[in-house]
Amino acid sequence: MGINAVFEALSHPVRRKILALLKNGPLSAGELAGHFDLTKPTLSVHFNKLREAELVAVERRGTSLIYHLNTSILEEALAGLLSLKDPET
Amino acid sequence: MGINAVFEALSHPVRRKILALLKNGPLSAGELAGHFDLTKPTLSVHFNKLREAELVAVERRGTSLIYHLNTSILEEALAGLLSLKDPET
DNA sequence: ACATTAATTAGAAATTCTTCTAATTAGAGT
DNA sequence: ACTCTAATTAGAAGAATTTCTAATTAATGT
Repeated sequence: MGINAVFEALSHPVRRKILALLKNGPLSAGELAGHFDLTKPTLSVHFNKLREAELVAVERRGTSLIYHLNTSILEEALAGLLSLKDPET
Repeated sequence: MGINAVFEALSHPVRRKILALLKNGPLSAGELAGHFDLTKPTLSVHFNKLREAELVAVERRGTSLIYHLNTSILEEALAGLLSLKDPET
């Protein structure tokens, strides 16, 4: 896990778009899938990578799985990028 | 290329370490390679990905190739990450 | 022209990623 | 128990990534 999984998760455009969709509030797997021309199983794989990186958290509500953005991990990535720029850190 | 190539380039720990080494100033391919337990051809592949993403620029000095960090592209990545967090942007 | 140094490109092997279809799990309602 | 909806896991195909060794390019100096 750790920062490697985070940057790996951020490397795919579909996964970055998932995060962008979640920044306005939680969404179910099905709602998220509706924004892509990909099958649900394919999206599930992307959800898994985001979950392993802890960029998202999941909560079940009835038959739906609701995905939430984890902003604290996003901030870790931000800090990691900043540290590549500043000679101080 | 664009932002996809940038995030793809940032996804590998070796490439992030290369950028971290360059933040203190330009280094030659050989000097960079000295920091890794990898062959020079392997490092060349990583340099190419960073160059394609324009995260680094190259300049030849004699028989050496000097790599420079391109901070403006790093800022693009920063902005891209920030936009995943803020509901405004 | 030749040799040396620095670094690359070429080609191949092993692994990982992305995507699909088919099958399975999980919960809600009748 | 059965059915329906929501979403997952399993398995496989094709593409891309990472790494190596061997060969090549490029510039410098004798």
